[in-house]
Amino acid sequence: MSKSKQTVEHCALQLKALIASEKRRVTSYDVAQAAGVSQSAVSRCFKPGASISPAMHERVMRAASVLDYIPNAAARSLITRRSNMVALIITNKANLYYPELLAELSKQINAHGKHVLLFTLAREADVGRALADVWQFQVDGVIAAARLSPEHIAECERRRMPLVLFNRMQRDQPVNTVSCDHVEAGRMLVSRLAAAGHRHFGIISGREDSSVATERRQGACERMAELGLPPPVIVAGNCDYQSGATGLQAIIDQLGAVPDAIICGNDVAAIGCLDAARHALGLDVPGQLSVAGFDAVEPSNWLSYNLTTLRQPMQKMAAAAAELLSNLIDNGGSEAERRVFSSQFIEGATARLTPTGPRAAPLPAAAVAATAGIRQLVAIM
Amino acid sequence: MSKSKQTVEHCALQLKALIASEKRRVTSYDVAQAAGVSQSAVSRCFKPGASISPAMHERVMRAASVLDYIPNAAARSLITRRSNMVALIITNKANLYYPELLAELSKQINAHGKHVLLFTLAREADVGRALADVWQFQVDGVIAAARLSPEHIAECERRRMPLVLFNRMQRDQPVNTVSCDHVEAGRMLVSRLAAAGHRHFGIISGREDSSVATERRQGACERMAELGLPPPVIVAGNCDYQSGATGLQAIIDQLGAVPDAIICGNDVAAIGCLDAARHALGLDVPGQLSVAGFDAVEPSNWLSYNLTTLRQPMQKMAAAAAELLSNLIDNGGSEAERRVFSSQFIEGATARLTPTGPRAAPLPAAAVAATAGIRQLVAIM
DNA sequence: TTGTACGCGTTATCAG
DNA sequence: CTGATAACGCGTACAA
Repeated sequence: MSKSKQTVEHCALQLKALIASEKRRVTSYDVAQAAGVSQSAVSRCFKPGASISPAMHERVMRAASVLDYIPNAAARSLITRRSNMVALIITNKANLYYPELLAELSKQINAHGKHVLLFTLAREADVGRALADVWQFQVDGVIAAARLSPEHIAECERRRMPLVLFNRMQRDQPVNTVSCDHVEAGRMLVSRLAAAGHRHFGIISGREDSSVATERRQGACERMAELGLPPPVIVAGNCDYQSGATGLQAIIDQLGAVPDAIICGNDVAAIGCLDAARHALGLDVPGQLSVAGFDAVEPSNWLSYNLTTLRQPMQKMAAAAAELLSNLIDNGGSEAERRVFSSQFIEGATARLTPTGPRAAPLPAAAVAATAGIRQLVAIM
Repeated sequence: MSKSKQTVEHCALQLKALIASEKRRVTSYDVAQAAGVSQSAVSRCFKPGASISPAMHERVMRAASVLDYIPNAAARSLITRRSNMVALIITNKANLYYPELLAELSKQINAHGKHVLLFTLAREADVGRALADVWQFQVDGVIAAARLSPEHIAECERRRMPLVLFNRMQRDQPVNTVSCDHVEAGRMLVSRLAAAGHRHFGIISGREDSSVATERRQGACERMAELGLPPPVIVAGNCDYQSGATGLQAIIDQLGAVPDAIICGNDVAAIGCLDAARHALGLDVPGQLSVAGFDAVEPSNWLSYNLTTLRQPMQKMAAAAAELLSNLIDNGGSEAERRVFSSQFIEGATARLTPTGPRAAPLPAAAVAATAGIRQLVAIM
């Protein structure tokens, strides 16, 4: 027994020198030879849950340890048809504003035993090239936080590539999706602001091709119409800091006055708007003007801003995306599933949220209840 | 000729149905069969720069197109020993420039024809597990923006895995590195502040295990000593917003007075410090207190802050890292290379930068020269 | 439980 | 320029 141990170690060391001189990689066959067993036995030792005797396991592991053997994932994936890699396609436009998003998605995907192959797109147009690479790499699935065309989605289906869209609704096609309800978020915000007596709104939206910003604007406009408010002044923007400043000026120019409230496509634009209002125009926020955004990015919580905004439950969304994709990979997808999450209203201090003056109607009891909870998760459908 | 074309397409379609029914993948062999050529010919058609007749190329490509053939990267990497993947190990410090860094690195790595396999670490301790995964995936190289232990670095060397450290100096070991000179940055900042007459400094540093914050502090302290200034009050922090606020209070408590200037480990802490100074303590910045940070993250440039800070040339650093690693992969590394970049001083408006009062000494000519160059590359060792 | 033999899909080598 | 054949390193029926 002790002699056998020495033999294994001895053989392994000898073999290791040979391999080094040949500049080869260490293979399972080498380990098998050093341990004096078959290659398939080695393979089984590295497969969790395989039937192996303890003696064999130890013998093999000793040899493997001496030889610094690590299984080759490429060879494995060739035969198992599983790469244990998930492609994450993400536009570095607005998405990368959330440091959390990437970290959280990566963490959750790892938790399912998979690894992230990252595709960051400078422009939305690059998605085609990214997908071409995706096919080569034999990833097990794709999470897309970027705008995929219907053709791209169809291609995923055709290639039987599990796909989960993140925060992008594709309403015409049945496709697995994890998303925040941005329409609802826009509606919630308007409801709260209208309840406090705001009537004249300005909206600094994102570009037309940004589905998130578009949905937020759409929800806001819907709700305004329902409440019988005058149509808002809408200006286009980029969802960046500068857009907030220029958008504010554009709205004031167009309206010929300062509106009651400005809703921005995201927090960064809202902060730009806020800074311009206070520092460039000398407006009192929220005294003369209310400003609100979306996302609850970290700076929105800083003392200088304390922004009124809506937070997406990013962790839950990331977990849902990873779990959905993992399911899809393991069990195949029967029908498209949509997991929609609600935003959480953050009161902040840049919007007046209680009615003032004689004209404002009293807040109905239901609305009071709805606005009472701070950081309250409204609903998960 | 026309008949041959039809034959290719016809065969391909027929074969495609067969493959679909067998639920196999489309292989180069299938394409070869459809096109009526050898499998090696197909392989060559997908290898850039291989010698192929135009007729053959077109014939193969037509068949490939009908069959939706895409080469399998796993099989390729098995034989070429190139996966075209680079592992990117990065600690999730929730730093605001993390998304920018990631996007830029990813972009530059893509520019070299490689793809990013992402490993985000929640804790520095997870680096061991991440590396274990790295070995399996047969990546061509590793970029580490995380703290690797000397043992980890040694393991990379042992396995002949090209490694580039990003923004982490490992002074004892010869290891390829791309970094900003944080010591120099700390020195530059103190030089500028001292030249404007600041004498009593507070430093809100990062945790001891953060090499970047440590080097910045070290550089700052060095320069203070050289200039004969009183030793600064140093408090530990986390490099987050909260640290800036608590750090400021701690410094004031310890000093029994407000110092002339506070240097923070990074911009986020500096912004926290700034907000606390202005909003909680009612201090005039830079009138009563100067505050400065590092990194020039986007919010540092916002109107509410306009922070005095130092910018790392992130794009150049990312490009250098990708190029260095790419070289290492292609040509092997002879000796460890270090590319060190200088920070760029951003004046901002949170630090008084001109001398006031009679006591301030005039700025020596040498100091003026040293701070004049913008984005200057100091040295490549 | 263990060993044998084969195949995963590609690139590289070498002869024609 | 083209085709046959041998690797690459592993997982897995199948037989023992």
